[in-house]
Amino acid sequence: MARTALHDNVLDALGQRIVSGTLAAGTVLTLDTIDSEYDVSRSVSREAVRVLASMGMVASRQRVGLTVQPRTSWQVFDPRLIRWRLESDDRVAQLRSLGELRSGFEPVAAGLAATRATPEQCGALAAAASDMVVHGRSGDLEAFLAADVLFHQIVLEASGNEMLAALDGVVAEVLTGRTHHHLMPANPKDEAIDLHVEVARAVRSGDATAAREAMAAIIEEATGAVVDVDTDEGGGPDSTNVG
Amino acid sequence: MARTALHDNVLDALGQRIVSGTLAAGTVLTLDTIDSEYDVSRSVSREAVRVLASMGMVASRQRVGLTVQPRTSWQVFDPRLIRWRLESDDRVAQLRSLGELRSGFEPVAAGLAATRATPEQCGALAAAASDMVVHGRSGDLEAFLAADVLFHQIVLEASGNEMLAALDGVVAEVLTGRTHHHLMPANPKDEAIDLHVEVARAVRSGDATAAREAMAAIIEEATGAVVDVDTDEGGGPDSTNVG
DNA sequence: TTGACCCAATAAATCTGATTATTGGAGGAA
DNA sequence: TTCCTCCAATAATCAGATTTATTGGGTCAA
Repeated sequence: MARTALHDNVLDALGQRIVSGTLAAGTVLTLDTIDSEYDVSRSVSREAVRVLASMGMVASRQRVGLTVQPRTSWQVFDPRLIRWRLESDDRVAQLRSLGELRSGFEPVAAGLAATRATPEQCGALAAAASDMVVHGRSGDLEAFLAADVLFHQIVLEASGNEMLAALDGVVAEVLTGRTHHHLMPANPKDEAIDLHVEVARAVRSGDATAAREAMAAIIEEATGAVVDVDTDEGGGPDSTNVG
Repeated sequence: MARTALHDNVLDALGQRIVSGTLAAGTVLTLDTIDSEYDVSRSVSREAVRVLASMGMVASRQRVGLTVQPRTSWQVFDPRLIRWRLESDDRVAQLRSLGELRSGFEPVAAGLAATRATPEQCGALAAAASDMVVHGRSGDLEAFLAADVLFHQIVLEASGNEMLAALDGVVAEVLTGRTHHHLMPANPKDEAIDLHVEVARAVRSGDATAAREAMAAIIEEATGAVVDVDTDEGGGPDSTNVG
């Protein structure tokens, strides 16, 4: 494993160090430093640095070296960067940002899906919602999560907008991140599940307004739940909100 | 200029060829081909390819070469990719996608800004809205566009969400792209300008709901305008919608 | 003293050539 | 046919040299 993707290892290591703040903005590195620190050749360090530069995380200048850039210049939609932030202390802030973002685009996606979804997508959506009902009752959290993720991915895909569809990974990260970091508790709320069923129904019947509003209600409820447990990462109430 | 950023030239050239469809999905390249075609060394082609790979546009495999990837695997939020698409025949589709996206996140940003904007940001927002009124009357389209772009950037910045703030470039591209490609006509509508003033007022007074609704109205009107002129890129009606 | 100009050190940028590892496919054996 | 082995193509990596741009400091003249 260490043999393959040599430059990817270096990229990951540097990215995580920058995100975590170990390498603060303004810190200056040199290629030589990276070469010797990770024991790789110039090609490898250069390619890793080139990708970091394309993400706005470092800037390279001759005679100076590689300067770590401030957060404002980062490409925060890069999935790699999102993953690094979710793995770091920055996790809660990242989840909050993503949650606010979701409250914007997911209702829009649901509305568009009501107009554009194919019959197959409508069927898949109903199936996913049904799975959520089943696993919500049985208490199988992992299966519930899987159905939840699938549900939202189908909606995004059915929106017919490739940029919305591209956000599926983001949504999946948020949902799994919340569950696995215990930012939401054990028993999915019936109301939240019902809202998913309602979205599926509205999309099938082509009711864009209803789809949009139901999806907005889903996100709003889930967002509220995160705020509630914001300062209490470990524990959690005995009922939960599902996104 | 051609001397600096050698690898960036290659990156741009390859990216544009892939976006335009000249290099269709499934096409296989080799590093040797790139080396000789652009007359650069291995290091340069490798670094360009590495960035393209990080954008999901090509995948490299030993013994095979570089395979151009289908659109579904592209990182469509990468600003570079957005620029390439706006420069290509794909422009109208890209603008439509971005428009739908805006209708999701901009109202949310306005609502958050109403809660979080600093007094300075409120002042800057009022100033930008005022500029829009002035230049809308005087008919100075470029100055109007600049004020419009600035207005939306302030709102995104004031949202206090770094992912929303990062979308400022996207919004700027949409607004300037629409204007410069004559997807919207000469005289800004008074109603649209009034809505901007209303957003500024709502943000200053902390009225999140009003800010959100006014911003949603702005986007909705602008989106409708694009649909109207969708098949008539060159001409245009004699009144316009402003985003 | 002050300002403009020049120089040398530094580190990225680029080039060159070689070695290594992977893998798709060809060819032979069971 | 089916499976195994070998080969050649190509990315991946390494090592070192050369080129170029930047910049801090020194020199010299006003």
